[in-house]
Amino acid sequence: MSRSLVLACNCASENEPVVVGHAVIRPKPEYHGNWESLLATTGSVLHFSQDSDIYGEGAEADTLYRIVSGIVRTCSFLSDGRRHIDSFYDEGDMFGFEVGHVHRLSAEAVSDCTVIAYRRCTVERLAAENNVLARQMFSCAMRNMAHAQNHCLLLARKSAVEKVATFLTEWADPSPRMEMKALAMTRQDIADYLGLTIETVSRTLSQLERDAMIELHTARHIRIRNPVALRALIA
Amino acid sequence: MSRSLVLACNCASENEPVVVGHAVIRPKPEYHGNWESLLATTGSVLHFSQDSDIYGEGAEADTLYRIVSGIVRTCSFLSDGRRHIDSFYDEGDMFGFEVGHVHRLSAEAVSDCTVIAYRRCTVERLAAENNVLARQMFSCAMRNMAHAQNHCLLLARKSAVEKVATFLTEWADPSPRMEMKALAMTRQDIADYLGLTIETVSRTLSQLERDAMIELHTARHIRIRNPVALRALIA
DNA sequence: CGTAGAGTTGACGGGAATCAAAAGTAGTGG
DNA sequence: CCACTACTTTTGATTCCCGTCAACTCTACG
Repeated sequence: MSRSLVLACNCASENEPVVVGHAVIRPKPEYHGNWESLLATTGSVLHFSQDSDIYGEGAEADTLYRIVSGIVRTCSFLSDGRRHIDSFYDEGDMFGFEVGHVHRLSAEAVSDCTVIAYRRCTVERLAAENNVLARQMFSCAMRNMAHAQNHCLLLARKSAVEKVATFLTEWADPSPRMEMKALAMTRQDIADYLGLTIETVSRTLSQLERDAMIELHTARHIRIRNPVALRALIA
Repeated sequence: MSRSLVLACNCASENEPVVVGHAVIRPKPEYHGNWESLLATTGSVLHFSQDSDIYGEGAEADTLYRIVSGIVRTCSFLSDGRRHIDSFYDEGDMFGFEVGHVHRLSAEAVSDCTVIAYRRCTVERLAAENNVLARQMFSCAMRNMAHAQNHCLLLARKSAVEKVATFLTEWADPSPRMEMKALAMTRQDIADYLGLTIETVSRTLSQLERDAMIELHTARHIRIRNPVALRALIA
């Protein structure tokens, strides 16, 4: 099923999304209070296949996105190609905010994705007239900022174990049991997110398994055996 | 002169700012176009002496600040005391934005500072009525976000030399000659900002001097001798 | 079964941290 | 003016965490 989507995407043209239709879907219940319903009446539903570009660095920032399903990563690069993943975005998350008129980060589909694309000028116009929406956009941008700041602390001052433990905690569900859904991202993605190498990520996960903190059922399916001890590691 | 201010501050009470008066000053010419003049008619002028707290982590986020003079740092800490400096703010910069109702970072005066404090609720009320101001606040928050994202890339993927070169470039004036005003921050501040140790910062600066990139006139007064080569280092 | 990509593991080396001490700088008091 | 103290900065010696290089395993897929 997801495969047919991939093919559909690749047929259309290299890595171009398939526009499925004008969005008429309402926000899902859990976001009902969070997003002005007027946003639910605008926007286009798009599909992106795994690893395809949603937008590139330097592209015109005329669109905002909200994820319906799938995972998205935003990346930046140094001149010699070193990559850094700024953030992963999950179902319900909004991304694509920019100060100026171009994207400073690129965005890519980690898994097959369905997103709703809103025209930036439309959103800005609506926000100018509607205070509730304006505040929602503002606090959404602020949450992105808060995340970036937290992540700076991690990158600057945490050890490899602390980084990996933090990552696992971020992606486990928030309940005390910390059940984990299957990871969408590769070891390379995790490494580029945490400022490590794949080898170090892999070694650290193995170490955590040996210490009975986690269980590596498969590479992408991790179970947290000792949530308390894991949380104690994040510093 | 600044010394009398320090004393004044310490007299008032431990590290408490001195309220000099209700702000009636207009924004300086260079910010005239950037900040709605209605903000110029509100806010209180405060002084903070070097190394005093402006607000602490967890404090109620009911105030926004704009710097009139001096340098401010925002910090976060790990449980064992490891410090990270999220950002330095210079004359004209605005800081204190938060998603929720508490400050997630603490703010401290790097040098003796004069700031204008705006009540958050006042600014929010004004922004709700005035679209220009609302957009200015939004883009200010977005610039903070962009800075944090840039900084993540630096922390995650740059070497010590690249980090220091980036820092110097950030703080040199933007003209090609890259004249540097005296640094307000200590080596410890620089280290905590770049995710390094003081020793590494010091060694790297010495190395850059040996390579004729910079001149360490005194520890706090650095002259950039070869702006082109220095820029080439930032990756 | 065979190939390709993802992930793991091991051996080794290097860059930055740590530990330690000297040198430079500023403030204070005689 | 200069000694005395406290602090910041620099420099050196050593350690160690993580990166690099390389080989091997595992899984997916045709």
